[in-house]
Amino acid sequence: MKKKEYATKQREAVLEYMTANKDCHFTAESLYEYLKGVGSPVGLTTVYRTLEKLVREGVAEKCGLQDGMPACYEYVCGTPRSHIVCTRCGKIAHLECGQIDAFADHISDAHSFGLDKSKTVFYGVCGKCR
Amino acid sequence: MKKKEYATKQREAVLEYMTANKDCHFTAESLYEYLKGVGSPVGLTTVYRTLEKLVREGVAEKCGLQDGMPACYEYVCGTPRSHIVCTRCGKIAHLECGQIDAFADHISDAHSFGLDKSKTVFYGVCGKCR
DNA sequence: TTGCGTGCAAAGGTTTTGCATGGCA
DNA sequence: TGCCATGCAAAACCTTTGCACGCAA
Repeated sequence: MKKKEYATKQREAVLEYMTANKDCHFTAESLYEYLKGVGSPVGLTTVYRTLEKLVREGVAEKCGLQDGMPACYEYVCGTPRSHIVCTRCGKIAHLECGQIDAFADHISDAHSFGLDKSKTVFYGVCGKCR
Repeated sequence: MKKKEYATKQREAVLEYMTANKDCHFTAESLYEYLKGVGSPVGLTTVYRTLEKLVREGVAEKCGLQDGMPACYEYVCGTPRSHIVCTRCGKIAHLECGQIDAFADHISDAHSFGLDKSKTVFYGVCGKCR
């Protein structure tokens, strides 16, 4: 049977931030700092554990790991989107592209590999940087 | 002016392994263990520093970072190739695909983003796992 | 009251850095 | 001899875990 679950201040604070910043990417650390700043401090451990749980629940998504950088999280809204990250300035953005589905289909058919669009990260150089 | 550079046993040992295993992915740790095993031990720090230098020189490539996993390296031979990694079994493979260039061109034209094929990692589920 | 959630401190794993020593040219 | 390379130990860094306490239901 499913485990009981409590609604706590901390979880609310995390969810509130995420729903208010739907298209933003953030790290556990930055969320921790933010919550401390607005007077709703949540322990870093709890931030990690809450985000982990939200990922399991499908509410949040862990993504866009740049080399040595900390993991990024974001609120899940709508259909899964791939990320593009600029290797020069580090910016992370969503890739909204119709072509990607066709490409995914090709990968699936010709290379028997089921692409996970939301986990896939495209690296390159963004418009500003080149 | 360019810095002087020495040819050392350690660098040779690393290069020898890499050229003998051109299509393999390996971690700093596994290379360290391998070299110890074949009687050419190289300190882990040196392995990291040598690989870092080889990456700067364009001889090696750092790639396919799975979440909490250590970084993978591989010998660079020929044209840059993207990697596909199976999120279920963790296997890393090269993606040899003609379509990818067309896709990269589209990303460049329509989204003004210069895709770096060799850095990009496609996540998904491999043929065996699904 | 029950037991999940929290938060501190400590440990974990990977990678980097400091520093004295070693070895190539 | 000059000075880059090495390797040990220690630090840095992000993340997870242990454990006692707090708090929602």
